[in-house]
Amino acid sequence: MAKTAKFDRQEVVDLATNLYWKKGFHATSMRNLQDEIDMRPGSIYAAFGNKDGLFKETLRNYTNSGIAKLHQFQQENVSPIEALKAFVKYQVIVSKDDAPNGMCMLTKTMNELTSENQDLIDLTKAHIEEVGCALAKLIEESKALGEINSEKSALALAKYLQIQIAGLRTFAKIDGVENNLEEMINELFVHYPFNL
Amino acid sequence: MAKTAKFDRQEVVDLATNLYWKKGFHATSMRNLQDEIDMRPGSIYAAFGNKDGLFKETLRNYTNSGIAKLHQFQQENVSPIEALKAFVKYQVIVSKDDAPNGMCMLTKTMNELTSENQDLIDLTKAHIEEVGCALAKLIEESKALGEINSEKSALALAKYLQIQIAGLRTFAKIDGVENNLEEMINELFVHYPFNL
DNA sequence: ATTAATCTTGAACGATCGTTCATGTTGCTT
DNA sequence: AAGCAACATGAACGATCGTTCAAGATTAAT
Repeated sequence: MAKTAKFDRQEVVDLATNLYWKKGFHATSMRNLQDEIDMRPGSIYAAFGNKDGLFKETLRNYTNSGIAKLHQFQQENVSPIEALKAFVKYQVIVSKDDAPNGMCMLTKTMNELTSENQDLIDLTKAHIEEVGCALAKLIEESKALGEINSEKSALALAKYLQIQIAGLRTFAKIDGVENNLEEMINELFVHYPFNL
Repeated sequence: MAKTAKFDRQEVVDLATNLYWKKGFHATSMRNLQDEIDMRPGSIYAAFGNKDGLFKETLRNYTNSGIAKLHQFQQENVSPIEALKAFVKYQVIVSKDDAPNGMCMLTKTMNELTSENQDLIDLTKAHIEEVGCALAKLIEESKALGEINSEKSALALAKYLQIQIAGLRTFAKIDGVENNLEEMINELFVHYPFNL
Protein backbone atom coordinates (compact mmCIF):
# COMPACT_ATOMS: atom_id res chain seq x y z
CA MET A 1 0.00 0.00 0.00
CA ALA A 2 2.82 2.37 0.68
CA LYS A 3 6.47 3.03 0.92
CA THR A 4 8.37 0.38 2.87
CA ALA A 5 12.06 1.10 2.37
CA LYS A 6 13.02 2.07 5.92
CA PHE A 7 16.25 2.45 7.86
CA ASP A 8 17.82 -0.52 9.62
CA ARG A 9 16.42 -0.12 13.12
CA GLN A 10 18.99 -2.35 14.84
CA GLU A 11 21.87 -0.54 13.18
CA VAL A 12 20.45 2.83 14.18
CA VAL A 13 19.81 1.76 17.77
CA ASP A 14 23.36 0.40 18.01
CA LEU A 15 24.79 3.74 16.94
CA ALA A 16 22.50 5.64 19.30
CA THR A 17 23.43 3.29 22.15
CA ASN A 18 27.12 3.99 21.67
CA LEU A 19 26.61 7.75 21.62
CA TYR A 20 24.32 7.80 24.66
CA TRP A 21 26.70 5.45 26.46
CA LYS A 22 29.69 7.62 25.64
CA LYS A 23 28.25 11.04 26.44
CA GLY A 24 25.40 10.34 28.80
CA PHE A 25 21.75 11.30 28.48
CA HIS A 26 21.94 15.04 29.06
CA ALA A 27 25.13 15.73 27.15
CA THR A 28 23.84 13.93 24.09
CA SER A 29 21.76 16.32 22.00
CA MET A 30 19.23 15.36 19.39
CA ARG A 31 21.48 17.02 16.83
CA ASN A 32 24.39 14.84 17.93
CA LEU A 33 22.14 11.84 17.41
CA GLN A 34 20.96 13.11 14.03
CA ASP A 35 24.55 13.25 12.83
CA GLU A 36 25.49 9.90 14.35
CA ILE A 37 22.58 7.87 13.00
CA ASP A 38 22.13 9.93 9.83
CA MET A 39 18.45 10.59 10.21
CA ARG A 40 16.47 13.80 10.15
CA PRO A 41 14.45 15.02 13.17
CA GLY A 42 11.10 14.08 11.68
CA SER A 43 12.13 10.52 11.03
CA ILE A 44 13.61 10.07 14.47
CA TYR A 45 10.51 11.38 16.19
CA ALA A 46 8.27 9.26 13.98
CA ALA A 47 10.25 6.13 14.82
CA PHE A 48 11.09 6.65 18.49
CA GLY A 49 8.71 9.30 19.84
CA ASN A 50 11.20 11.61 21.47
CA LYS A 51 14.63 11.76 23.10
CA ASP A 52 13.46 9.67 26.05
CA GLY A 53 11.92 7.06 23.78
CA LEU A 54 15.10 6.56 21.84
CA PHE A 55 17.07 6.41 25.07
CA LYS A 56 14.79 3.72 26.47
CA GLU A 57 15.34 1.66 23.35
CA THR A 58 19.10 2.01 23.70
CA LEU A 59 18.89 0.90 27.33
CA ARG A 60 17.04 -2.23 26.23
CA ASN A 61 19.61 -2.80 23.52
CA TYR A 62 22.50 -2.33 25.95
CA THR A 63 21.11 -4.75 28.52
CA ASN A 64 20.35 -7.37 25.89
CA SER A 65 23.91 -7.15 24.60
CA GLY A 66 25.32 -7.56 28.10
CA ILE A 67 23.24 -10.60 28.90
CA ALA A 68 24.04 -12.10 25.49
CA LYS A 69 27.71 -11.60 26.24
CA LEU A 70 27.26 -13.40 29.56
CA HIS A 71 25.62 -16.34 27.80
CA GLN A 72 28.46 -16.38 25.30
CA PHE A 73 30.99 -16.77 28.11
CA GLN A 74 28.76 -19.43 29.63
CA GLN A 75 28.98 -21.50 26.44
CA GLU A 76 32.70 -20.96 26.03
CA ASN A 77 33.50 -22.16 29.56
CA VAL A 78 32.64 -25.52 31.09
CA SER A 79 33.10 -24.02 34.54
CA PRO A 80 30.40 -21.50 35.51
CA ILE A 81 32.77 -19.62 37.77
CA GLU A 82 35.27 -19.26 34.96
CA ALA A 83 32.49 -17.87 32.80
CA LEU A 84 31.70 -15.34 35.52
CA LYS A 85 35.34 -14.43 35.85
CA ALA A 86 35.64 -13.95 32.09
CA PHE A 87 32.54 -11.76 32.14
CA VAL A 88 33.88 -9.55 34.91
CA LYS A 89 37.23 -9.19 33.17
CA TYR A 90 35.47 -8.34 29.95
CA GLN A 91 33.41 -5.66 31.63
CA VAL A 92 36.23 -4.13 33.64
CA ILE A 93 39.38 -4.60 31.56
CA VAL A 94 38.30 -4.93 27.93
CA SER A 95 35.57 -2.29 28.16
CA LYS A 96 37.98 0.14 29.80
CA ASP A 97 39.55 0.95 26.43
CA ASP A 98 37.31 -0.61 23.80
CA ALA A 99 33.83 0.38 24.88
CA PRO A 100 32.30 3.81 24.22
CA ASN A 101 32.66 4.42 27.93
CA GLY A 102 34.52 2.52 30.63
CA MET A 103 31.52 2.72 32.90
CA CYS A 104 28.47 0.51 32.69
CA MET A 105 25.78 2.43 30.82
CA LEU A 106 23.19 1.43 33.41
CA THR A 107 25.06 2.59 36.51
CA LYS A 108 26.21 5.67 34.59
CA THR A 109 22.58 6.47 33.92
CA MET A 110 21.66 5.86 37.55
CA ASN A 111 24.38 8.29 38.58
CA GLU A 112 23.44 10.97 36.13
CA LEU A 113 19.69 11.25 36.32
CA THR A 114 17.57 12.87 39.00
CA SER A 115 13.90 12.53 39.87
CA GLU A 116 13.16 14.79 36.90
CA ASN A 117 13.48 11.61 34.87
CA GLN A 118 12.07 9.15 37.38
CA ASP A 119 10.71 6.87 34.66
CA LEU A 120 14.15 6.45 33.15
CA ILE A 121 15.60 5.75 36.59
CA ASP A 122 13.00 3.09 37.30
CA LEU A 123 13.61 1.47 33.95
CA THR A 124 17.35 1.47 34.53
CA LYS A 125 16.91 -0.07 37.97
CA ALA A 126 14.85 -2.86 36.46
CA HIS A 127 17.55 -3.55 33.90
CA ILE A 128 20.24 -3.71 36.57
CA GLU A 129 18.18 -6.23 38.48
CA GLU A 130 17.65 -8.18 35.27
CA VAL A 131 21.41 -8.48 34.87
CA GLY A 132 21.62 -9.46 38.52
CA CYS A 133 19.22 -12.33 37.93
CA ALA A 134 21.24 -13.54 34.95
CA LEU A 135 24.36 -13.54 37.11
CA ALA A 136 22.53 -15.31 39.91
CA LYS A 137 21.59 -18.18 37.62
CA LEU A 138 25.21 -18.77 36.76
CA ILE A 139 26.18 -18.53 40.42
CA GLU A 140 23.49 -21.08 41.26
CA GLU A 141 25.04 -23.49 38.78
CA SER A 142 28.43 -22.86 40.25
CA LYS A 143 27.17 -23.58 43.73
CA ALA A 144 25.57 -26.80 42.55
CA LEU A 145 28.92 -27.88 41.18
CA GLY A 146 30.59 -27.08 44.49
CA GLU A 147 32.84 -24.42 42.97
CA ILE A 148 31.51 -21.90 45.45
CA ASN A 149 31.39 -22.46 49.17
CA SER A 150 29.16 -19.77 50.59
CA GLU A 151 26.27 -19.43 53.00
CA LYS A 152 25.00 -16.49 50.96
CA SER A 153 22.21 -16.77 48.44
CA ALA A 154 22.98 -16.70 44.73
CA LEU A 155 21.13 -13.40 44.40
CA ALA A 156 23.13 -11.84 47.24
CA LEU A 157 26.35 -13.00 45.62
CA ALA A 158 25.21 -11.62 42.29
CA LYS A 159 24.57 -8.25 43.89
CA TYR A 160 27.99 -8.42 45.53
CA LEU A 161 29.50 -9.10 42.13
CA GLN A 162 27.70 -6.13 40.60
CA ILE A 163 28.97 -3.90 43.38
CA GLN A 164 32.52 -5.06 42.69
CA ILE A 165 32.12 -4.47 38.96
CA ALA A 166 30.73 -0.98 39.54
CA GLY A 167 33.56 -0.10 41.89
CA LEU A 168 36.27 -1.56 39.70
CA ARG A 169 35.00 0.11 36.54
CA THR A 170 34.83 3.45 38.28
CA PHE A 171 38.42 3.21 39.43
CA ALA A 172 39.78 1.51 36.33
CA LYS A 173 39.99 4.92 34.72
CA ILE A 174 42.15 6.38 37.47
CA ASP A 175 45.90 5.84 37.49
CA GLY A 176 47.25 3.29 39.92
CA VAL A 177 45.06 0.23 39.53
CA GLU A 178 45.51 -0.73 35.86
CA ASN A 179 48.19 -3.30 36.56
CA ASN A 180 46.26 -4.93 39.37
CA LEU A 181 42.84 -5.30 37.78
CA GLU A 182 43.42 -8.85 36.59
CA GLU A 183 44.77 -9.87 39.97
CA MET A 184 41.97 -8.18 41.86
CA ILE A 185 39.34 -9.97 39.80
CA ASN A 186 41.02 -13.34 40.30
CA GLU A 187 41.11 -12.76 44.03
CA LEU A 188 37.44 -11.82 44.01
CA PHE A 189 36.29 -15.38 43.53
CA VAL A 190 38.64 -17.15 45.95
CA HIS A 191 37.79 -15.07 49.01
CA TYR A 192 34.77 -14.21 51.10
CA PRO A 193 31.89 -14.16 50.37
CA PHE A 194 32.44 -16.63 47.53
CA ASN A 195 34.60 -18.88 49.66
CA LEU A 196 34.70 -18.80 53.40
CA MET B 1 38.61 52.95 48.62
CA ALA B 2 35.43 51.29 47.52
CA LYS B 3 32.50 49.13 48.33
CA THR B 4 33.39 46.09 50.38
CA ALA B 5 30.10 44.57 51.45
CA LYS B 6 30.27 41.32 49.48
CA PHE B 7 28.46 38.01 49.53
CA ASP B 8 29.64 35.25 51.85
CA ARG B 9 31.83 33.22 49.51
CA GLN B 10 31.82 30.06 51.64
CA GLU B 11 28.06 30.11 51.95
CA VAL B 12 27.66 30.59 48.21
CA VAL B 13 30.12 27.82 47.37
CA ASP B 14 28.33 25.47 49.76
CA LEU B 15 25.02 26.08 48.02
CA ALA B 16 26.61 25.69 44.59
CA THR B 17 28.31 22.47 45.71
CA ASN B 18 25.01 20.96 46.78
CA LEU B 19 23.33 21.84 43.50
CA TYR B 20 26.17 20.61 41.30
CA TRP B 21 26.39 17.47 43.44
CA LYS B 22 22.67 16.84 43.15
CA LYS B 23 22.18 17.49 39.44
CA GLY B 24 25.62 17.00 37.93
CA PHE B 25 27.67 19.40 35.85
CA HIS B 26 25.71 19.38 32.61
CA ALA B 27 22.23 19.32 34.07
CA THR B 28 22.97 22.28 36.31
CA SER B 29 22.37 25.50 34.40
CA MET B 30 23.74 28.90 35.29
CA ARG B 31 20.17 30.02 35.87
CA ASN B 32 19.65 27.16 38.34
CA LEU B 33 22.75 28.37 40.14
CA GLN B 34 21.60 32.00 40.04
CA ASP B 35 18.39 31.03 41.81
CA GLU B 36 20.15 28.75 44.29
CA ILE B 37 22.87 31.14 45.40
CA ASP B 38 20.82 34.30 44.86
CA MET B 39 23.34 36.12 42.71
CA ARG B 40 23.04 37.77 39.32
CA PRO B 41 25.04 36.56 36.29
CA GLY B 42 27.44 39.49 36.35
CA SER B 43 28.38 38.90 39.96
CA ILE B 44 28.88 35.20 39.48
CA TYR B 45 31.14 35.68 36.48
CA ALA B 46 33.07 38.41 38.27
CA ALA B 47 33.65 36.15 41.25
CA PHE B 48 34.19 32.74 39.65
CA GLY B 49 35.04 33.34 35.98
CA ASN B 50 32.56 30.98 34.39
CA LYS B 51 30.58 27.80 34.92
CA ASP B 52 33.74 25.69 34.96
CA GLY B 53 35.43 28.00 37.43
CA LEU B 54 32.59 27.77 39.90
CA PHE B 55 32.47 24.02 39.44
CA LYS B 56 36.18 23.71 40.20
CA GLU B 57 35.68 25.65 43.39
CA THR B 58 32.83 23.37 44.45
CA LEU B 59 35.01 20.32 43.78
CA ARG B 60 37.66 21.76 46.10
CA ASN B 61 35.00 22.50 48.68
CA TYR B 62 33.54 19.00 48.43
CA THR B 63 36.89 17.28 48.82
CA ASN B 64 37.86 19.46 51.76
CA SER B 65 34.60 18.62 53.50
CA GLY B 66 35.13 14.91 52.96
CA ILE B 67 38.65 14.92 54.33
CA ALA B 68 37.53 17.07 57.25
CA LYS B 69 34.82 14.51 57.98
CA LEU B 70 37.43 11.76 57.94
CA HIS B 71 39.56 13.67 60.44
CA GLN B 72 36.50 14.18 62.59
CA PHE B 73 35.91 10.43 62.77
CA GLN B 74 39.61 10.00 63.48
CA GLN B 75 39.33 12.19 66.56
CA GLU B 76 36.11 10.59 67.75
CA ASN B 77 37.54 7.07 67.63
CA VAL B 78 40.60 5.78 69.42
CA SER B 79 40.77 2.89 66.96
CA PRO B 80 41.79 3.95 63.43
CA ILE B 81 39.89 1.07 61.88
CA GLU B 82 36.74 2.09 63.72
CA ALA B 83 37.21 5.58 62.35
CA LEU B 84 37.48 4.15 58.85
CA LYS B 85 34.41 2.04 59.38
CA ALA B 86 32.46 5.05 60.63
CA PHE B 87 33.60 7.02 57.59
CA VAL B 88 32.48 4.34 55.15
CA LYS B 89 29.12 4.00 56.89
CA TYR B 90 28.71 7.76 56.80
CA GLN B 91 29.44 7.88 53.09
CA VAL B 92 27.30 4.92 52.14
CA ILE B 93 24.41 4.85 54.59
CA VAL B 94 23.97 8.38 55.91
CA SER B 95 24.66 10.06 52.57
CA LYS B 96 22.19 7.78 50.82
CA ASP B 97 19.27 9.82 52.16
CA ASP B 98 20.76 12.98 53.66
CA ALA B 99 23.23 14.14 51.03
CA PRO B 100 22.24 16.03 47.89
CA ASN B 101 23.09 12.86 46.01
CA GLY B 102 23.78 9.33 47.18
CA MET B 103 26.79 9.13 44.93
CA CYS B 104 30.18 10.61 45.64
CA MET B 105 30.42 13.91 43.77
CA LEU B 106 33.90 13.04 42.54
CA THR B 107 33.08 9.64 41.04
CA LYS B 108 29.82 11.06 39.75
CA THR B 109 31.80 13.71 37.92
CA MET B 110 34.23 11.12 36.58
CA ASN B 111 31.30 9.16 35.23
CA GLU B 112 29.57 12.11 33.66
CA LEU B 113 32.29 14.05 31.90
CA THR B 114 34.02 13.24 28.63
CA SER B 115 37.27 14.47 27.12
CA GLU B 116 35.43 17.65 26.17
CA ASN B 117 36.14 18.69 29.75
CA GLN B 118 39.49 17.00 30.21
CA ASP B 119 40.68 19.64 32.67
CA LEU B 120 37.77 18.95 34.98
CA ILE B 121 38.42 15.21 34.71
CA ASP B 122 42.08 15.64 35.60
CA LEU B 123 41.20 17.83 38.55
CA THR B 124 38.65 15.31 39.78
CA LYS B 125 41.15 12.46 39.47
CA ALA B 126 43.61 14.42 41.58
CA HIS B 127 40.97 14.95 44.26
CA ILE B 128 40.11 11.28 44.35
CA GLU B 129 43.76 10.42 44.84
CA GLU B 130 43.95 13.07 47.55
CA VAL B 131 41.17 11.31 49.43
CA GLY B 132 42.96 8.02 48.84
CA CYS B 133 46.08 9.40 50.51
CA ALA B 134 44.08 10.57 53.51
CA LEU B 135 42.58 7.09 53.86
CA ALA B 136 46.01 5.51 53.47
CA LYS B 137 47.38 7.49 56.38
CA LEU B 138 44.67 6.14 58.64
CA ILE B 139 45.25 2.63 57.34
CA GLU B 140 48.95 3.00 58.05
CA GLU B 141 48.14 3.85 61.66
CA SER B 142 45.84 0.90 61.87
CA LYS B 143 48.53 -1.42 60.56
CA ALA B 144 51.01 -0.05 63.08
CA LEU B 145 48.56 -0.90 65.84
CA GLY B 146 48.18 -4.41 64.49
CA GLU B 147 44.47 -3.98 63.77
CA ILE B 148 45.06 -4.93 60.17
CA ASN B 149 46.91 -8.03 59.08
CA SER B 150 47.67 -7.60 55.41
CA GLU B 151 50.56 -7.95 53.01
CA LYS B 152 49.11 -5.14 50.90
CA SER B 153 50.36 -1.59 51.08
CA ALA B 154 48.30 1.07 52.83
CA LEU B 155 47.76 2.84 49.50
CA ALA B 156 46.53 -0.35 47.85
CA LEU B 157 44.13 -0.94 50.73
CA ALA B 158 42.93 2.65 50.49
CA LYS B 159 42.21 2.18 46.79
CA TYR B 160 40.39 -1.07 47.61
CA LEU B 161 38.31 0.83 50.14
CA GLN B 162 37.43 3.51 47.61
CA ILE B 163 36.36 0.85 45.13
CA GLN B 164 34.09 -0.67 47.76
CA ILE B 165 32.61 2.71 48.63
CA ALA B 166 31.98 3.51 44.97
CA GLY B 167 30.31 0.16 44.39
CA LEU B 168 28.24 0.29 47.54
CA ARG B 169 27.05 3.84 46.96
CA THR B 170 26.03 2.99 43.42
CA PHE B 171 23.95 0.06 44.56
CA ALA B 172 22.66 1.62 47.74
CA LYS B 173 20.02 3.36 45.65
CA ILE B 174 18.69 0.12 44.20
CA ASP B 175 16.19 -1.99 46.08
CA GLY B 176 17.52 -5.09 47.74
CA VAL B 177 20.66 -4.06 49.55
CA GLU B 178 19.44 -1.42 52.00
CA ASN B 179 19.09 -3.82 54.89
CA ASN B 180 22.51 -5.35 54.36
CA LEU B 181 24.63 -2.24 53.99
CA GLU B 182 25.67 -2.12 57.63
CA GLU B 183 26.54 -5.80 57.63
CA MET B 184 28.43 -5.59 54.36
CA ILE B 185 30.56 -2.73 55.66
CA ASN B 186 31.33 -4.56 58.90
CA GLU B 187 32.42 -7.62 56.94
CA LEU B 188 34.61 -5.47 54.72
CA PHE B 189 37.21 -4.96 57.42
CA VAL B 190 37.37 -8.49 58.83
CA HIS B 191 38.08 -10.25 55.53
CA TYR B 192 40.67 -10.23 52.80
CA PRO B 193 42.50 -8.05 51.93
CA PHE B 194 42.32 -6.36 55.34
CA ASN B 195 42.78 -9.62 57.18
CA LEU B 196 44.12 -12.77 55.64
C1' DA C 1 -0.67 5.98 -15.14
C1' DT C 2 -2.95 7.25 -11.18
C1' DT C 3 -3.94 7.04 -6.54
C1' DA C 4 -3.14 6.60 -1.79
C1' DA C 5 -0.49 5.54 2.04
C1' DT C 6 3.82 5.89 4.15
C1' DC C 7 8.23 7.71 4.87
C1' DT C 8 11.66 11.58 4.55
C1' DT C 9 13.03 16.15 4.74
C1' DG C 10 14.66 20.46 6.83
C1' DA C 11 13.08 24.99 7.97
C1' DA C 12 11.29 26.89 11.87
C1' DC C 13 9.36 27.29 16.74
C1' DG C 14 9.66 28.81 21.53
C1' DA C 15 12.61 27.81 25.32
C1' DT C 16 16.79 27.73 27.35
C1' DC C 17 21.81 27.60 27.21
C1' DG C 18 26.43 30.13 28.84
C1' DT C 19 28.00 34.62 28.77
C1' DT C 20 28.63 39.81 28.29
C1' DC C 21 28.35 44.59 29.43
C1' DA C 22 26.35 49.13 29.94
C1' DT C 23 24.27 51.02 33.76
C1' DG C 24 23.11 51.70 38.57
C1' DT C 25 24.33 51.36 43.40
C1' DT C 26 27.23 51.27 47.29
C1' DG C 27 30.67 52.65 50.69
C1' DC C 28 35.43 54.00 51.69
C1' DT C 29 38.75 57.86 51.17
C1' DT C 30 39.88 62.48 50.82
C1' DA D 1 30.39 66.76 50.81
C1' DA D 2 32.45 65.02 46.91
C1' DG D 3 34.65 61.70 44.17
C1' DC D 4 35.90 57.39 42.78
C1' DA D 5 36.75 52.61 42.79
C1' DA D 6 34.53 48.34 43.58
C1' DC D 7 30.50 45.73 43.32
C1' DA D 8 25.61 44.49 41.84
C1' DT D 9 22.17 44.39 38.40
C1' DG D 10 19.47 42.35 34.66
C1' DA D 11 18.47 43.05 29.83
C1' DA D 12 20.26 41.17 25.92
C1' DC D 13 23.38 38.32 22.80
C1' DG D 14 24.21 34.45 19.62
C1' DA D 15 24.09 29.57 20.01
C1' DT D 16 21.89 25.55 20.86
C1' DC D 17 18.22 22.87 23.02
C1' DG D 18 14.06 19.39 22.08
C1' DT D 19 10.41 19.28 19.07
C1' DT D 20 6.88 20.12 15.30
C1' DC D 21 4.88 20.05 10.82
C1' DA D 22 3.86 21.35 6.11
C1' DA D 23 5.72 19.90 1.97
C1' DG D 24 8.20 16.68 -0.94
C1' DA D 25 9.68 12.01 -2.23
C1' DT D 26 8.93 7.17 -2.62
C1' DT D 27 6.64 2.84 -3.16
C1' DA D 28 2.77 -0.57 -3.48
C1' DA D 29 -1.82 -1.27 -5.02
C1' DT D 30 -5.27 -0.10 -8.37
